[in-house]
Amino acid sequence: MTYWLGVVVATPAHSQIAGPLTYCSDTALEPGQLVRVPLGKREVLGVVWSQESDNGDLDPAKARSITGALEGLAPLSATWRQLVGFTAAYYQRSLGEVALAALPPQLRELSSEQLARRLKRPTHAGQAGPSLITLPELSPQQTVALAEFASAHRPTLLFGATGSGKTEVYLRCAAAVLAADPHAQVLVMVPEINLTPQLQARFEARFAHLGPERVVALHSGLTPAQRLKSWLAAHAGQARLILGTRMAVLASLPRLQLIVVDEEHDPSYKQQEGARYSARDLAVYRAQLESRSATAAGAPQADTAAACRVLLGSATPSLESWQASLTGRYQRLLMNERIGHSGPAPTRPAPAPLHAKADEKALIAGSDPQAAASIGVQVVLLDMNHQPRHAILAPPLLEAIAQRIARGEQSMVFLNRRGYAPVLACHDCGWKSECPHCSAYRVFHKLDRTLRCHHCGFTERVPRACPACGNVDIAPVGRGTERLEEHLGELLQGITRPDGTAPVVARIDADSTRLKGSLESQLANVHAGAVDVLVGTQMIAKGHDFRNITLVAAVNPDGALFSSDFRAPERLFSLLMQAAGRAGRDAAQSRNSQMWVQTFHPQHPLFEALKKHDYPSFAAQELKEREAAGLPPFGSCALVRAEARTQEIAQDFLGAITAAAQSAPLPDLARVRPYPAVPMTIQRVANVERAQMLIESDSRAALQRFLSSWQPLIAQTRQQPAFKALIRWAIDVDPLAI
DNA sequence: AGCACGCCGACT
DNA sequence: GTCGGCGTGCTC
Repeated sequence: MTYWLGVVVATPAHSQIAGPLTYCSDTALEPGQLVRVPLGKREVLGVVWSQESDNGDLDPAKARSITGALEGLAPLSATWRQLVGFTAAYYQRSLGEVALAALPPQLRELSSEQLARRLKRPTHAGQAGPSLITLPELSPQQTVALAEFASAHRPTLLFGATGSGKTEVYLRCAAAVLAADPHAQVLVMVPEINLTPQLQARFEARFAHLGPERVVALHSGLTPAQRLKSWLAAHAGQARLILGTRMAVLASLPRLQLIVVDEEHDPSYKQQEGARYSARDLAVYRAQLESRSATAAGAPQADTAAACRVLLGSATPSLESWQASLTGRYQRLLMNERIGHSGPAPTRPAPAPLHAKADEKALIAGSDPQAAASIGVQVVLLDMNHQPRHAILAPPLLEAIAQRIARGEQSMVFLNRRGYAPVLACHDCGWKSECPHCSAYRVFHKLDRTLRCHHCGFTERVPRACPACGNVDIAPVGRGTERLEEHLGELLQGITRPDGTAPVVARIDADSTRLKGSLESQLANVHAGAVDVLVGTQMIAKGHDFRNITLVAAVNPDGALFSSDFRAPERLFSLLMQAAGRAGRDAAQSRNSQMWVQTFHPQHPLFEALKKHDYPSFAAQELKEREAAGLPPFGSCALVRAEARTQEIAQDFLGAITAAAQSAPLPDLARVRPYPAVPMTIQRVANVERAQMLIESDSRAALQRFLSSWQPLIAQTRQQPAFKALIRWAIDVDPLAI
């Protein structure tokens, strides 16, 4: 007897093969089974998607036979397949691409025998760890939040200030789910791998009583073998708590009952290549899907099949989630008090500005005790219009840093630009350090005396003289973290620490942490108090608890205020709030902690909201603008990107596919607004010209239908001789930046 | 994406 | 005479 199977394989988006391929097999295989199949001249991993009945329309000559099934692995569940199917359809990618990307890469190379050997490996189950651990006492707000979460049935947004104890809430929610059902699984997602080790240790300690290997990590930093191991444990239901980055949302989790998305606003939840999915959005969708399948499971397990909840947490939620919590689609929980402070936020009189004598014009604002999220850090807006021109650090800020050093406290200075100077220029002929392959300047890195392109990686030694005119007087323009570090070192000469030694300035950014483990060792240095001033990019704003930092400064945040990217203010606000949270983590210190912001626009509403730590008012004003402009979350949008050797071809292609949609005409055309094609912000990268086109709609569903029916037309247009030179194109649904 | 086939330049 | 450059075309 011959069985016909629809099998999905890793076919790229542009290969025209969108759905399952038909293979034959002499054994019946269930959907969800992993199989090896011949594809062209090679053998690849596939997932059985459907059993096809032989209506005579199947061509036995065309269908090849599967090579074999991966025995011993339970089939991937119908819910998982639905999740993959939704992801592929929503983000306009092929089924196979999404399905195979969700599996650990090593599974592709493993033969059936190798896999069998792996599965046989003894699991160190059994001996549970101590179950008696002393739980930290909950704050009143944590207690309320937990009770409200337990009684609700909607997706939940935990709006909790930095230091309000969100992680403890996650731990308790997870514990409740795991205790109620001995098979339940919990997925906890975090934005960056950097943050997983500490969190993993905390979860492992808390759930040691479940036995060893019940808490597993799933992220791209693992070795292929570790990743396979974690995935298999999750798939088998053996792992009870999975801690992972965005990729984990597509893992096979047969008994999933809770998904936690920590720092849900974080941009790194959006995949930026391949299938550009949002792991946060998929988490919400998946929870709904898992609940539906639990209630539909009916028969034998109906009593044990529980719904799946989702908990999103942030101090500065994404405007999408915030809006959903305003309309009631999500439940909102509020935690605005730091743990360790009982009662309302300390109402302290705004301390007399330390530098009032240095500059009367500096704008000082104490934090407002009425604010929704009171984290006790005073925000100081420094009006750069009244500071010496071209000052990197205004004198009052420098003075404040010097005072911290004298008191033995630490400061942290943010600048979102790596390198020494963003551009090197010749004052004589006007030459600038342009990258020959990109429409961007190469950044001057002083340490190794190189000019480096941050887009394509092209690196050259700094020329001795101007390459255009031979003048030796070429100079750095602007400043990066490297230069700021050097500059601070010079400015702080003469200042001494309490022990009489000279202050230490250190820098943490992608350059200083290139070597494995160097981030950890540098952070340890800061914790040990060996560093007085830490200079860095936004890398240091995230997650790390520094107890002795009492001053945080943003050197040059103005760029985001007037950016063409509609999400730039949201990101800036979040970054600054997060940075402010780095100061005064220690309750004893938080009273004299300050966040300094150097700006030419101190009256900007974003900063007004920031100084009151008032996310809700920031969100309200931002949402008003988004609504007026029909932008997300009030409208939906997608980007079509095209890459070609020339800008003209890229733009012509985008124009041609729009014309094709209009002349078809596609059914939902009336409900979408295609904008003209424009060059991307960095127009050329590695000698490839890039263009993009925005498609807006007031209806997510209409945009969806439009994109789906558009796809084949785009592929068809691509085949035209005029577009042979097109390198690639892609659709980004719900893009983060436009 | 892989991995073929396919048709033109510098090498043992 | 071959080895090999990467252009274009297909994979049930």
